[in-house]
Order: sequence, then structure tokens, then C-alpha cells
Amino acid sequence: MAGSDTRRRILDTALAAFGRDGYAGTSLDALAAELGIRKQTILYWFPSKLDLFEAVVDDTAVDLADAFDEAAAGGLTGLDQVQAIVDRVFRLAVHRPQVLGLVREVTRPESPTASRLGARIRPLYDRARDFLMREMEAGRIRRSDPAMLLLSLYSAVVGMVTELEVQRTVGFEPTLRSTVLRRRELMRFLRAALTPEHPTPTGP
Amino acid sequence: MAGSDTRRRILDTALAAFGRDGYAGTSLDALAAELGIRKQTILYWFPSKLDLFEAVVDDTAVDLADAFDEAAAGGLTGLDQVQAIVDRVFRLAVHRPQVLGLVREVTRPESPTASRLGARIRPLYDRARDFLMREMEAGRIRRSDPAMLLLSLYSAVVGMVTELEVQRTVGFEPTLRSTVLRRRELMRFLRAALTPEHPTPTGP
DNA sequence: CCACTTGTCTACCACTTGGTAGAGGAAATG
DNA sequence: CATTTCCTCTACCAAGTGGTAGACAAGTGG
Repeated sequence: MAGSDTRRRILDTALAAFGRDGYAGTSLDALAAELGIRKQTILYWFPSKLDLFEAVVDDTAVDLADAFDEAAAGGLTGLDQVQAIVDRVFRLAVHRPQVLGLVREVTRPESPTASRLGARIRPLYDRARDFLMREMEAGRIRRSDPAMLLLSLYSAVVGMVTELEVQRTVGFEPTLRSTVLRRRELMRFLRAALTPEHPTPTGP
Repeated sequence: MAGSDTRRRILDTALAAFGRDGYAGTSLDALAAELGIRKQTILYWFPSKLDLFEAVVDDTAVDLADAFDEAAAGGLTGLDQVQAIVDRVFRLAVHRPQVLGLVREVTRPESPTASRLGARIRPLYDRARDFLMREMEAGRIRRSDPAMLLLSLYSAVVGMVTELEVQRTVGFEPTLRSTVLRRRELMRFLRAALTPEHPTPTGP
């Protein structure tokens, strides 16, 4: 069926539009124009604007979960695992920056579905927290409140990645070099923040 | 003149509305209803919606600069100065959470005035970067790229503070206790991230 | 060939949007 | 008193909003 392709195209373009202009700032007419179709075709596939938005969010949550899984599959520990995830998020940010835009939009307190992505992401959150807890026990990560630490990490990473997007819109096409630089600096920051006070108990 | 009071009230309520619902998500009619006046009164004081938004941004920039100045006035150095600023930002977040909401809205790449607050804040940014550079020279802060470090700091702080708002909307009225906890955890995070590898040269 | 489904379209609707024109009250100013 | 200035209002408007109804073309299966 050829129509499924339309559905897919709508989802992709809607992701970019919602992430770029926000929910309220995106009109179905504009979205349709961008797609080269009529608004009514969108409403054929998704009964309402809100339904479309929720579908986009669900779709994106799957992508995020996949990326996360992929980065966590290596069975790394401590800072190496953290680094693997940061790398993966950066790769996502470079290849599909819209995803991060949507995350930003959807974590706005008054987002039409403030809780939706949250619910979808919850398992990832729990896994990350458990991971931090385990690594703290093992002395590979500085001991502190895992939930708070996770929040700090999340803020730092998303903030840095968002800033990449800002730079892009302002006109500075971020070079591959500058992106690599940012990622490296962020990792130095995180390493410094996460390393236990007394070095890993490997020596005598 | 009594009208100036109206202007003030419009600015305050608009700040909250724009910060909460974004620019596109805020309608002049809704804003007027919230104020108990007619939309045309708003348009009397501000010729257009965009003008109003820019006025709000400028107004907020002044507040931010003041808070920043106040926190920097003590002439502290190193991590103590950083802590003073974080404390001040948190106080702002607790007393006037709308301000942080607006910062969030205005730093969106496609914000109608993406560059405006940026321009207003630029001096603060430069001062902060210079401060970091000086402190690095003095060995009181871990050496790294000051601009990047500042970005990491900014992300971590704003992210943490935003999360306060998220928590509030989800229903968990953040207690004073939980707020204090967050601030403390953030400071531990930042201290860990900023402390130079070799302790401050105070010993022999 | 017919009945039915699928997908996209045109036509339209009620409502909201930002914005204009100008009436009119209140208060200062002559 | 008359005039002017300041402020808020009512009355509109054209353009856009999300959404409904239904025509129509292209399959699809019997």
C-alpha cells in the first residue's frame, strides 16, 4: 500500500516541524504545504493535530530507546559506559537534530503531552539510575544521589546538544571539528564531575 | 499617570504567559482575559504582539543582569563565586520561575527573537568567561576551554532549574526541602567538575 | 462488470488570530 | 467653560485555525 509511505512522510516532517516551531507554532496547513499535500490528507491519517503530535512523540521515544539500547549493549562500566552513551546521543544530534528539538519541546512544562514522552522514557530513566547506583557501589563513579546526578547529566548533555542547534540556526554551520570539540569538552566536564574523589581502587 | 501601572501589569503577566505557553501559544485575547482587560488595551501600550514580546525580553534581561551583578558584587573567587551565582539563580527560580521559562522559550532556535536576549546577555557572558579564564590562570578552577565550560555550566544550571518547573507541573509541588536538596546536589556536581586535578596550591 | 475499499482531493464551517478605526469617559490644561 | 491629552473601550475585519462532509479516482475481489 502506497499510503503508508505518506503516513511515514507526515511523521518525519511533523517531527521536524514540531521540534522546530513547537506544537502551537505548527499549523496543519503549513505542515501540509511543506509536504506538498492537502491538510485533509494529514487528517485522514491522524484524526486530529493532537493525535499526530502524540504519534510523533511515541515514534521518537522508540528511536531514543533504540539509541540508548545500542549504546548500552556493549556491557561497559563506569565512565566508559557514560562516554558511550554521550557519543551515541551526539551522533543522534548530528544525524537527526529534530529529535532533540522535540525532546526540548515536549519537556516544556505546559507541553500538550508533558507526561507522554516522560512515561515512554521512564524505563530508560530507571535503567540509567540503577546503572549509576551500581557503579557508585562499585566505586567507579562518585557517590551521590543517583536521581539528582542523572538529572545533572541529562541537563548537561541536552543543553550542550541544543546549543549545537542554536549555533546552526544562527548561521554558524557547526563544523564537524567544532562538534567533536564540544563533545570532547563535555566529556572532560563529565569525567571530572563523575570520577570518585579517591581514584578507582586498582592500585595497592 | 495610572496607565503606567497597566503597562507594568501587562509586562508581568505577559512574561508568565510567554514563559509558560511560548510565543506562538500565547494569544493576546487570552492574555487580556487573564488581565481582566481588552486586547485593544494591550495593543495601545504595545503596538504589536512582537513588540510586546521584545519588551518582555528586554525587561527580563535587566532582571537577569541585576541578579548576576548582585551575586558577583561580593568579589569572591573560584568556586565560592560560582556557588554564589548558582544560589542567586536558584533564588530567582523559586521567586520568579517565569523568568527561567522565558529564557527557555527565547533560546529556542526558532524563537522570534532568538538573538535578542542573546545580545542583551552578551556582556554577562563575556564577564563570566573572563572570570573563568582568570580563575583558571590562578589555578582555582580546572583548566579547560572557558567558553565550553561556561556552556556546560549554563546547561547544567538551567536544566536543573527547569526541572523544578517540570516537577511542579506534573503535580509534585516541589517542597522547599527538595529544592534545597537539588541545589546542594548541583553544587556538589559543579564542585567536582570544576576543582583542579591537583588541589589548590595552598600547601607547602 | 459491479460493489467496495483506500487515499487524496475540493468545498466549506465555526472559531480564533493579530490588528484597525474610532467612540467616549476622565482628567488635566487653557 | 472649552480643549486637549490620556486611556480604555466597542465594533469590525481579513486571514488563518482545526476540523467535517463528501466528491472522485484508482484499485481490488467476486
